[in-house]
Amino acid sequence: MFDNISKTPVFKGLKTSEIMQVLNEIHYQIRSYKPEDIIAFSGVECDNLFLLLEGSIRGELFNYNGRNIVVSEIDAPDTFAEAFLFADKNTLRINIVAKTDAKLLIIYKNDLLKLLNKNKRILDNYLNITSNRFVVLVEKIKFLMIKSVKAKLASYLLDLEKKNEDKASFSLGRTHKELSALFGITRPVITRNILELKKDCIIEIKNKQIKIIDREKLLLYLDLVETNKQKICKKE
Amino acid sequence: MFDNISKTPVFKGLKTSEIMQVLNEIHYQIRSYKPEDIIAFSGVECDNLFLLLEGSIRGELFNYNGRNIVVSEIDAPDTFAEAFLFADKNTLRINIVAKTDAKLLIIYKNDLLKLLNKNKRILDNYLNITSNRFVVLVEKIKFLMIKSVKAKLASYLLDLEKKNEDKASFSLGRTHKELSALFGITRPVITRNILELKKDCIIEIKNKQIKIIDREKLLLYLDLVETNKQKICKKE
DNA sequence: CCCAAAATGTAACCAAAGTTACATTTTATT
DNA sequence: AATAAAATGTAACTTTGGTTACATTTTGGG
Repeated sequence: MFDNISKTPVFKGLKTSEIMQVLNEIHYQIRSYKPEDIIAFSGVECDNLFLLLEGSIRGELFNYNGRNIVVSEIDAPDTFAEAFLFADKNTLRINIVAKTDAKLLIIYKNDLLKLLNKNKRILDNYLNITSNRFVVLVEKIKFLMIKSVKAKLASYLLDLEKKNEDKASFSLGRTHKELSALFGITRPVITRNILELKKDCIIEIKNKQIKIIDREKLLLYLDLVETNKQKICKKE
Repeated sequence: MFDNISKTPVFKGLKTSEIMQVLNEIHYQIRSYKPEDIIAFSGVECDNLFLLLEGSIRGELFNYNGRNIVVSEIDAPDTFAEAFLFADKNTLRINIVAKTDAKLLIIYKNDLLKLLNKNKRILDNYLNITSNRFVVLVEKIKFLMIKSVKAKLASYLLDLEKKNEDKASFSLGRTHKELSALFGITRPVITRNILELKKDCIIEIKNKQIKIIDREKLLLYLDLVETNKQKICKKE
């Protein structure tokens, strides 16, 4: 167990012995969950830091249409709920759902505070983690600000391509349905737009493997910032 | 000057003498800006905490259409750039623009780290601030996830009404153009939808003062979560 | 009070996404 | 290998927002 804890970003760089010593001075508990168990409900106050020791979880936000958008997915070993723990309104904004069997170590925030005050390394780690989470959210916002489905797909596909730059082609990684949840739109619209990209010879799909043919056109969906600079300054 | 610093959330609860002492041990600088000066550019690495001592600033994000969305507006005395300072990729994601004459105190992040390690109160404050910023972003995401303009207006108007619950009616607070930037849509669409709300007797506008007539209908734009629960679980 | 600039109102037309419903293909499962 | 379930493809039709262009009203300086 302490092995997984030490792999957690909060305790990065600490020796197992140090972690044991540090945990000895505070309260914590361990809990287990089954797949699709709801670990924490949106709207409920959250005073704990969660260390995911085993398994994986996802956070999902329900938009006003009742459509759920998957906000984040986290695999062990990692932490969650850290970024808003010390907020004035520290209510959880998303449902936390176990994707697989999951084991959590739970630290109460006042105990965490003790650790942060006492251990420079843990503070360093913690600031790094929360900052990173913030950056992820900003990226999320940037993604949400993309209006057209084609542009969203462009962003998504170019990302995927980068992650698979060693391979000649890559898998979508998600079903159309999952993508539609991620994009916050309906499934047929995803299918329709992917097929249009294919028809326009911007991408190629063979055996569920995708290859970007016309990167330029894909970038064009996103790059309007560069090409239409005048738009930025356009009056009204 | 130290007066304003002590009003800043990072130094909340510290005496002026303490602040002076604390600042004595680190490096910092003071800079002044004119209205519309760009204080910091999106894309540039940011290793400083900014304390806004005088004036007000806004952060704006350019979406891929070259349309700018105002992400946050901050008035003195307050801080900004604190939430992602310690991220792995600590590049600024937004342009910081001075709205008015502005005076800033700038602390380098390593110096800030010293303060956080040394002073429990400052650490407490800092965690609180960054967590709050995170929560604001989550709210922003929730807002961005609202698809229809009417629903966005509903959310905005209900918010405004709550802030003015003492009054019988309230002002929009922003021009249609400003609202369109906030919503990330075009101006005529704002106007059109506001007028439709008026035509449908959901709101009343007299002398630029708005009154919500039919709160139910307004809630309906948002409340589908409750009324259409089946939608959430709807297959495909 | 006058005037220019800003804000607001309006309309016609276009483009894109939502909705629904069903067909076809792929994939797990027994 | 058979079959059910999930995923994908497709199409017709509706709704909503984007675009453009212009008219009208309001506002703030001089």
